[in-house]
Amino acid sequence: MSTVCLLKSMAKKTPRPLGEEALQLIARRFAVLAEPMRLRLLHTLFPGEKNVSELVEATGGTQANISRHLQTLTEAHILKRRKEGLQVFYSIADPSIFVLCELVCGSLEKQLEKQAGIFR
Amino acid sequence: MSTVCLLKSMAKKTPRPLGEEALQLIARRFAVLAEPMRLRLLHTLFPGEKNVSELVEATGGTQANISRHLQTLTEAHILKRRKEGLQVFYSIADPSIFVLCELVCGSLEKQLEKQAGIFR
DNA sequence: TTGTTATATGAGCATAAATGCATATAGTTG
DNA sequence: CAACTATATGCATTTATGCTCATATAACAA
Repeated sequence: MSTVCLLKSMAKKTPRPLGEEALQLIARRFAVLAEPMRLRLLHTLFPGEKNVSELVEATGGTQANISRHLQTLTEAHILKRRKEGLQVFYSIADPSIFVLCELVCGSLEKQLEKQAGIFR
Repeated sequence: MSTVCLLKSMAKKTPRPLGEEALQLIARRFAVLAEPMRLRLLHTLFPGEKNVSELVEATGGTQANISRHLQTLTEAHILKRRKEGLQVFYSIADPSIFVLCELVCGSLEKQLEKQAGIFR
């Protein structure tokens, strides 16, 4: 498996020094992703851009709440905004999100495969 | 760049359905990583296992606080514990952490390279 | 202008989690 | 057994964040 290879080579690298500011930025990025509703929004946006109403419909959240989450994701530069008339369309701006989610899902699946599978 | 290629292919995949339980698990994993001190601990453990005293020394935190963070990381199966006499050694149990951090750092660097560089 | 629709935001409440302090537990030594 | 060391944990406080309700803004239509 090529992933394992990559992982092992990375494990041997001396880590670069990390300042407090950098740590806070990284932590903030993880925090933005640490919300089920925001993950659901991202998941809904995986196939392509949608406007707010569609996202409210798809996720089952309230309009106010969804709007706030979209703001959070946009400020983190994970989503981008496109206004068209009355509607606002959101789409994924940072493609590393795809890999991040795949990575976490894969890791969790491995962790859970000894137990009952709640992934599909 | 091969990463870009990977990203594009992933972007086209239809996302798998995600239940509420799965979303909460994924969110929880991100939340565990959304703490500067926990990131510093992981960073300190990148080269290899260390005991609690060494980690307290390296991170500058209090013993109580570090112990709690280590517990959080261990419960998330990100770290593993090895007891040897009076001392407890921690090390990274889930190698996907390396890739995860690299990915986030890379994404942030890109985002910040238009501004002042606080990474090194 | 007024009205209507889509989206954003301010205020207050509730919950979760980080921290510090003190103390408990486990392992070791004498 | 008592004394000492390394690590863990209970409790109280503070801070951060999500959620809801109501209202504001912006774009369009008549």
